[in-house]
Amino acid sequence: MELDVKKTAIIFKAFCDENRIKILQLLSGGEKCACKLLKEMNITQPTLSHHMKILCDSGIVEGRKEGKWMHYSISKEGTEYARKCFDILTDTGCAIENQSCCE
Amino acid sequence: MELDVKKTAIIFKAFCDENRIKILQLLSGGEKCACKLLKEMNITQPTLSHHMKILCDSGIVEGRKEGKWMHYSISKEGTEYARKCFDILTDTGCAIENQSCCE
DNA sequence: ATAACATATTGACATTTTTCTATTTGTTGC
DNA sequence: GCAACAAATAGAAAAATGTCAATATGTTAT
Repeated sequence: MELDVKKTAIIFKAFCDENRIKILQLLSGGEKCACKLLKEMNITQPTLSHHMKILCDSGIVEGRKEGKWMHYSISKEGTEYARKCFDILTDTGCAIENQSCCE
Repeated sequence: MELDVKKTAIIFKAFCDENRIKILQLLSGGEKCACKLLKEMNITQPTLSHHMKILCDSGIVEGRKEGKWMHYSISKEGTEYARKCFDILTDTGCAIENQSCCE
């Protein structure tokens, strides 16, 4: 796979803010409604909405609207794609090539 | 494993900037000297130094000093730890629990 | 239609991050 | 010691991000 640098940066923005990490923890294990997330987080409603947008833009989280409620969950597709990006970026290479020199 | 939220945010900062992603791409497949990275990136030397610090702080990259040169490479230990954090945060849970309700 | 509620958007402000130039530190070879 | 080079640090400016209060939008029940 060819890595899309811009897209990759957007994906991993999901994981580089403490509040978003807490939200992902709350979502791990199952779907949750925004109002429930709000109760468990120490932030205002617009701030939660802002973070949920970043999480959805990353593809890691997906939203499902049901009446006036928004239900969020971890996206399997999104996380699979993110994992591929992670794998590409953390390839440690083969040992024989693992030497650089600046003679 | 219990997730360290602060540490996790620091780890994934490595992946959420376009220049750092390019650096990781350059490092994938083997160790490289800072001066080589500098030639291939379109940034100044202090900016590269700044990004290398963030990458090393994340644990994803490790540096090795040899004379006046710094050699950087992807850290196997660091990436293994990061992968564990990623796995925890992208657990989609079991299907039976995957429903939330706000009655 | 209107009231009540859940969520999104707007706009402002503070903080953090990115980037640069200039300088400093550390290393090598003369 | 001194010149040359590699990398780190300091400090400043610009850009991006996180946060909130206020407001708007959309949905449900009366």
